[in-house]
Amino acid sequence: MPPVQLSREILLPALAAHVLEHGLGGASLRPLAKAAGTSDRMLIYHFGNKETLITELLGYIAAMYSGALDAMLGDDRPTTRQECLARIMAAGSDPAMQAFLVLWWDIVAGAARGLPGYRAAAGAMMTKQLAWLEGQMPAGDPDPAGGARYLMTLIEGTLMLSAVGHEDTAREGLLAGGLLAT
Amino acid sequence: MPPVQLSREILLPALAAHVLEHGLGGASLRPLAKAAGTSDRMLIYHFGNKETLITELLGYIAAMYSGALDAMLGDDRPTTRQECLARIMAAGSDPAMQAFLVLWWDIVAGAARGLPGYRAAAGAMMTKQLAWLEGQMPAGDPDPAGGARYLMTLIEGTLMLSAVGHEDTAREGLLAGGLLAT
DNA sequence: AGGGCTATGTAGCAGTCGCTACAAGAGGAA
DNA sequence: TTCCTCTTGTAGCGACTGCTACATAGCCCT
Repeated sequence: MPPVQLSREILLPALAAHVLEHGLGGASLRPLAKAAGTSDRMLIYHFGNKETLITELLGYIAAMYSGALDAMLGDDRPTTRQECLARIMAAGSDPAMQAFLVLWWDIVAGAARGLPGYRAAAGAMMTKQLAWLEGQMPAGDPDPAGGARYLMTLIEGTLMLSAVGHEDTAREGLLAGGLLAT
Repeated sequence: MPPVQLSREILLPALAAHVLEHGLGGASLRPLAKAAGTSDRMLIYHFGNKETLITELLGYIAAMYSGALDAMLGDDRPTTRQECLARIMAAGSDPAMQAFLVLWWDIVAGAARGLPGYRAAAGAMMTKQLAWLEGQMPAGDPDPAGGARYLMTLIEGTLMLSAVGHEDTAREGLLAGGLLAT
C-alpha cells in the first residue's frame, strides 16, 4: 500500500479549502501547511515540490468542480434556451459558487500565461461544464451541441463582465440577444 | 514645476512594458525598477508604496489600451454584425494584442478578488471597448446599443474559452448562434 | 531483538520581499 | 558663502520564500 498517495488525498481537501479562500497567487507553503494541519516540510515530502503540489491541487479542484456540477444536475430539463440560461445564471450567483468563481479567474490567468497544470485543470473544468450544459439543453432543441456551446460562450462572457463590474452590460447584451425575458 | 509627477510619467511606460511581458502577479519592486532603469528605492520615493504604484500603473495601462483602440478605429463600418465580430476577433488575434490579453486575465483575477485599482482599471477598459464596439456597429443595425453589448458578451466569452484552450468550443458556439460564416 | 524503511519535527540555508535610515550630491534662495 | 529642499545611492532591516540536512520516532520483517 502506498502511504504517500493516501496522505496526499488527505491533504488535498484542506489545501483546496485554503486556496478557495485565499487564492492561488499568494499561496505559499507555510500557510498552506498550516491550513492542512501540517508543516511545509511535510508538504514538500508528500508532493516533492511546490509545482507538483499546485498541479495536483488544481486537478483536485477540477474534480471538486465536476462533482459540484453532478450534484447540481436535476432530472427535469428546461423547456427553452432562455430558461436553461436563467437556471445556470441563478446557480452561478449562489454564494457558495462565488469562492469558486474568484478562484476561477486565478486559474484562467495562469492558463493564459501557460503555467503548468493551469491549462489542463481549466480545460477539464470547461469540458465538464460543457457536457453538463449539453445535458441541460431543452429536449426539443434543434441543435443541442451547438446551442450548448453558444450558451457557454455567453455564460463565460457574462461571468467575465460581472467580474469587472459590468454585469449590466452583460444583462443588456443577453436581453438584446433574446436570451433573457424582460 | 512638480518633478515628482514628471518622473512618474517617465517611469510608467517602462513599468508597463515590464508588466506586459512578465505579468502583474509576480511583479516585485526590484525587477520593475531594473526595467525602468532605476532602483526600488526610487520607485517607493516616487509612488509612496507598491500599492499606489500598481494602481497608477493599472490606470496607465487602461489608458494605453484606450489609445490602442482609438488607433485601431477605422472610418469604414462593417455592414453586418457577423462582419463586425469577424473584424474584432481578427484584431484580437494580432500578436501585439496577445501580451495585452495575457495581462488582461491577471487584471480580471485581481478585480474578481477585489484588489485595489484592478476593478477600476478593468471596468474602464471594458467601458472603452464597449464604446468602441458601439461605434463599430453596422450603420443600419436596429439596436446598436443592445447589439454591441450582445457582441461584447460573446467576445469576452470567446476570449476566455480561448485562454483555456477551448477556442473550438467558442467557434462552434458562434457558428451555432449565427455569428460566424461557415 | 535487531535492521531497515517510512514518516515527522527542528533548524536552518540562500534568496527575495516591501520598505527605511542615513548620507550625500545638486541646485536655487538669502 | 550658507542654508534648504529635492533627488538619489548604499546599506540594511525583519519577514517571508521554497527547500534541505539531520535527527528521531514508529513500524514491519527477519
